[in-house]
Amino acid sequence: MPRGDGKGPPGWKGRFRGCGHRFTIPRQAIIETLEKTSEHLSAEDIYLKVHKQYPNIGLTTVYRTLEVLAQMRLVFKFDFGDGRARYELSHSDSKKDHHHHLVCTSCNRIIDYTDFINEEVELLNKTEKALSKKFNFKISNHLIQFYGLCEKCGKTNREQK
Amino acid sequence: MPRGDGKGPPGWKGRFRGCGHRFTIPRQAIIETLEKTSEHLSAEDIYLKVHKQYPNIGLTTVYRTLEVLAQMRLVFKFDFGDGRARYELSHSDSKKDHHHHLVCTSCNRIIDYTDFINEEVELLNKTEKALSKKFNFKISNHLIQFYGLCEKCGKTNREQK
DNA sequence: TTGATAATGACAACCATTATCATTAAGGAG
DNA sequence: CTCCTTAATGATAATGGTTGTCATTATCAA
Repeated sequence: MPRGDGKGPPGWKGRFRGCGHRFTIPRQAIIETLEKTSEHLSAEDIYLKVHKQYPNIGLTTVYRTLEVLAQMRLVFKFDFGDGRARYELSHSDSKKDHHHHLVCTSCNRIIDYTDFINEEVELLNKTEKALSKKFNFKISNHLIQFYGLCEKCGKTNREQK
Repeated sequence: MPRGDGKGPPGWKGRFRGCGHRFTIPRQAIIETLEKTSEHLSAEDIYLKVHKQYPNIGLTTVYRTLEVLAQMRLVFKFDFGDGRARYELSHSDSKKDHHHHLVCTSCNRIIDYTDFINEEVELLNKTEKALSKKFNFKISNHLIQFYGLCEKCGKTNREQK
């Protein structure tokens, strides 16, 4: 009978151990925070949330854990142009599993969309395969984002600023 | 008989003036640098190149000019994950006009590709239109990037690091 | 239980980018 | 062509997200 990690979906500990990493309280807390949210949290956002329950977990640890998770491809690191990185669990119950982003260049609101995702991914896979061959590139990831003005900002402003 | 700006393709001065900006020597020098290169220059890269011919043009001015150009949508600002922004003229003779990027996550090499661009753009336009309507979003730009290991890094390393 | 060592946390350092402000110069008015 | 308003510049300091350092702690295999 397989067991989980005590908390959260099973397998986290195993994944860490499988990569030669230890599964610690801070790491567990950070993952739980990521699992609970549907937002696009920055390192500091995560730190503040984690800090409420575990006041002695430091910001540095958050950065380091996110780096490890990104390296293990369990989280994605995004740049939405507001000067800080934002992180998302690759697979999360609180998020549609595969989505892309609409970024408002004025207020920095992020909208997740899943429309056309299948078509996009299909084309992406095809492209990926061809590019891999042509450039001898081991492609492991892709990014699609649309930029523009959200409903609210589009009404008030004519241009970006 | 229409005249240009003395240097470079005609219209730069007009474009600046059209947006209420002045067309200065530093701005001209920065644009010329962008026009000449086929690389993906950072602000400092540009500064160093410009600095050779005009030693009194400062880094701050480079940043400010790039901001203005980006705002006028004449340059694109990219984040390839190496901690500094990189800039590309929207339309340049030294670059294929529309291309996307392959980013090596190990050595940070950037490869421009134009393969499948038409199909990608076609799908993107379709998606763009539908998303605009659905989310009341004025989409003005998009970004597609593939991440992975380039030929050289794929040989030496099994993973990112 | 123990021991090797990965992980942590407080703090300092880093560095790309931005703000400040006195000075310069673009370019329209006359 | 000259003057004048004001945008643009450049030197410098400040900002702020992220990373490095290092002594201490805690994980987990043996």
